[in-house]
Amino acid sequence: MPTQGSKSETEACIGRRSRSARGVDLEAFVATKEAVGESEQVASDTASAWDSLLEEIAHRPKRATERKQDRAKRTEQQILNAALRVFARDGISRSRIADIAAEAGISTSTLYEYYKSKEDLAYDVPLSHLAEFFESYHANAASRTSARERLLLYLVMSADYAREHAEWARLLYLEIWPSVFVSDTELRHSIDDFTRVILFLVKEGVAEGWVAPDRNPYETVAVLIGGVNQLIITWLLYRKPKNLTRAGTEMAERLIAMLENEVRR
Amino acid sequence: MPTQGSKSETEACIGRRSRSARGVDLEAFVATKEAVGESEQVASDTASAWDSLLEEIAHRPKRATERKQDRAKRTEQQILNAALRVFARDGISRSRIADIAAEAGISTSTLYEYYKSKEDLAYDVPLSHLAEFFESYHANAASRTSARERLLLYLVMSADYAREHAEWARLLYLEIWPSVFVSDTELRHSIDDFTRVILFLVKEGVAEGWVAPDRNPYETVAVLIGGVNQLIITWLLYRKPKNLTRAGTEMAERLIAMLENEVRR
DNA sequence: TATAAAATCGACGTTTTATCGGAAAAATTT
DNA sequence: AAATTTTTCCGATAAAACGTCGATTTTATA
Repeated sequence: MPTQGSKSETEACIGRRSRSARGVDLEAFVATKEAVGESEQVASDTASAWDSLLEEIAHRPKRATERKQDRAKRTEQQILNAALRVFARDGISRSRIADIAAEAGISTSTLYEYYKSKEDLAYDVPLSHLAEFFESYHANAASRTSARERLLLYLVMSADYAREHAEWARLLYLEIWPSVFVSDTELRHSIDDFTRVILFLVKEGVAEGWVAPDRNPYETVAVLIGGVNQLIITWLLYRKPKNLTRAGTEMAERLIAMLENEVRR
Repeated sequence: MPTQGSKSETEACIGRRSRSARGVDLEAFVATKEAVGESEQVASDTASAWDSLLEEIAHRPKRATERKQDRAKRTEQQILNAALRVFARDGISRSRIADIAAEAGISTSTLYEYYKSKEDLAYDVPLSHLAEFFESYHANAASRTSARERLLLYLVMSADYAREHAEWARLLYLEIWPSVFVSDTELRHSIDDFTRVILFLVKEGVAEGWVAPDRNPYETVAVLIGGVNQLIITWLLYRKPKNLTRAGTEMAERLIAMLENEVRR
């Protein structure tokens, strides 16, 4: 969010190339499934594809640099906790590095030992929670067999996780989500993952027959994510609806019902 | 986006009170309509309510301070144009006041004569375009008589306006929209207006019989705005779908069809 | 416990934001 | 149209936040 002047525009295209090709992976990924044909072979292929997708997402490396001492690991955690509190309280742009350092009980220069800029820090803060969400979802989704159930759970859990971690959600949904995409950060890939899961399940939904096959799956994803995110954002801002868990469930069920309505006509 | 330290939290509640009561206005507004009953009386009441809503929105005052000299009005416009370019190019947080001033052909201190901070400036930049959108919509909506047609046009025009003014849209959708709500700015009220129009039309849709009356209208609004915004954001980031106008039309028609499907079952 | 590596911090330089007093330009009055 | 007032503009400079560096302390480990 801060600093240096004339990067921009190009930036979205620069960065670690090894990850830039991810979008393509997904294409190939899904194409494979579709090429197989109908029948039961699909079911097992699909199942393993689903598992490996979640596997990959859950095991996404957190950070490149790993701290050697226990003390340092504690410090890193303290910085992240402090940053979350301060960012959520003051907003990223109004937050000062000095405040975060003080909140973490360290000096400003020590903080710079861990993060090279405020922007860098801001993009790292939401990561651990996002990883936790995926893990939590992975565990809960194990019992669900159909894509419909999995998608429903995913949307419901998204809203509920935001309710449980309001500071984090505020930071992610109100400050970072849209703008993070312009730069090629680790966080961006995690958010891309978030979308990929839904896209996967939508395409599965077509195979299962409850999503209209003639609709653009990306458009469908936009409807699903858009609706749920809008609900979360409204709650974060106004604490309305009061019961986000119930509203999230209602929204998720409604959206899925809407998709089903498109088929049976 | 920049500056001062320990405001926050409370800020959302502070500010010019004269406008803080707007949400309530809308409630009263719609309640009046509903209290009237069925029949044809409704139609004319509704029509005037619709007109006065658009009227009010279009005539929202732009700024409190009005420049006295022509030269100064030109300068103000140059600042806004420069700010839009620089913000869209570098992102708000990376943009420097000095750059914007230089781009506008004035000194830094002169810029501060017009805007007391970068944040202040950032919140003012999107306003004029938003006003233009409302005006444009007002003109185009005149020929539409049903709420269904009006809503369709509204959603379609939203996407298309973003396409036509990509720099502005990038600033608004990717940098400001979510986070603007935490503070009580003029821009916030304009964005609230944006939502109010949709809420109004949804409630009209119930009266017209093509929106399910048992669904929470706020939830319906979230679905509509969420879907369209998500589409716009994706386009701003990736320029996909390539043809935003067509995709916007498709999305709008689909969303409305989805609402209609909820009724006829 | 000696040694190297890792982590911390205070002091300091840089960049960006913001202010202030007066000069220049435009509007107004006489 | 000259004098006066108001508005606009800018250079100099203060204030604040960002970021760096070398010296010092702490930790791991041999």
